[in-house]
Amino acid sequence: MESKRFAMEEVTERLGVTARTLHYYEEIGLLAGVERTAGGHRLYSEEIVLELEHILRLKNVLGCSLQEIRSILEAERQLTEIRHFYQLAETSEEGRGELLSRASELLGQQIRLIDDKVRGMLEMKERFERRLSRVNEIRGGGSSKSNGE
Amino acid sequence: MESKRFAMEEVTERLGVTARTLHYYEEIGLLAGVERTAGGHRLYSEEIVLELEHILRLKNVLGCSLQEIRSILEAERQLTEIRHFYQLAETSEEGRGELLSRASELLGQQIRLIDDKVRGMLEMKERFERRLSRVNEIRGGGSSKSNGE
DNA sequence: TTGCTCCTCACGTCACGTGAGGTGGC
DNA sequence: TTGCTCCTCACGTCACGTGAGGTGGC
Repeated sequence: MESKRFAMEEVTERLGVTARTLHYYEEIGLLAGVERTAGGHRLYSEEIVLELEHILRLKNVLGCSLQEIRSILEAERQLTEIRHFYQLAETSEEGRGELLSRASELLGQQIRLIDDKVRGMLEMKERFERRLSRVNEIRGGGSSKSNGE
Repeated sequence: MESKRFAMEEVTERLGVTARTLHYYEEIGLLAGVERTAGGHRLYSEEIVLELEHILRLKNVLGCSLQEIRSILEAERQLTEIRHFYQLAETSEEGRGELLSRASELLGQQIRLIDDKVRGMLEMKERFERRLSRVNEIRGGGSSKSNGE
């Protein structure tokens, strides 16, 4: 059963990007498997749209470069291959252990990276909050200009 | 009293950027007031280094473009002007109120922006954590088909 | 004087933006 | 057939990277 395909505008509106971005991701080989109509118009499957959402989260939320995203996707494809091998039981016990520990290390790295970014953001937030409360002190407690510091 | 000035290498090492970055920020007018030796080498004051740290936090932590940073710095300069006017009492009560409410609105905007970014990051973190715990389940509870060692 | 830092061009790169000119599709 | 979407070049832009070739400064 063929599932639904989406035209360019449906995808760009859902994802909040321009057509040029999708063209570019295909151009550099970040995105593969995009179908076409007989006339050459692109058709996106639901899976590709989901992959695009993942790519855009990595870019916008974590600030990854497209090169970094390329290797993350590569690693994730290896992980799904691992699951495949694991289920087929074609790998030795030691091989499985190694693959799984590599998987969990990769995920751990991503999580630590996010923790660091969040930490940095919360520090900046505190900076701004301190400044805000200084401003609000002046506004609310309208005691004249002799404000020590 | 002249305070200490820093040469290029001291600044780039402290901030973790290249000389080209500092050249570029001057080139586009983001950074002003950089002094020179008689021979043309740049000298950075402590205040300018602090401003650079601020600029780099906005860029790296919040992901602001240099244009956005330019207007944030502009707004912040207005805030310090506000404090100046406020202390000189050269502004009417209503004028002061307006300036201060603009200041607190600007700061509130920055804080909400950070909150949104943090929220997005924590969502991604949960995504990765769910995947990690799935991997660790397989590793730890060596389930199903192959028996225990 | 030597060695290292720093200078100014100036072209290259990454991730798209922005038309131009032409065709697809309901 | 009309109008709008979509296509492929191809040049522009932002924020630097990266030499080349030359000079400053302890």
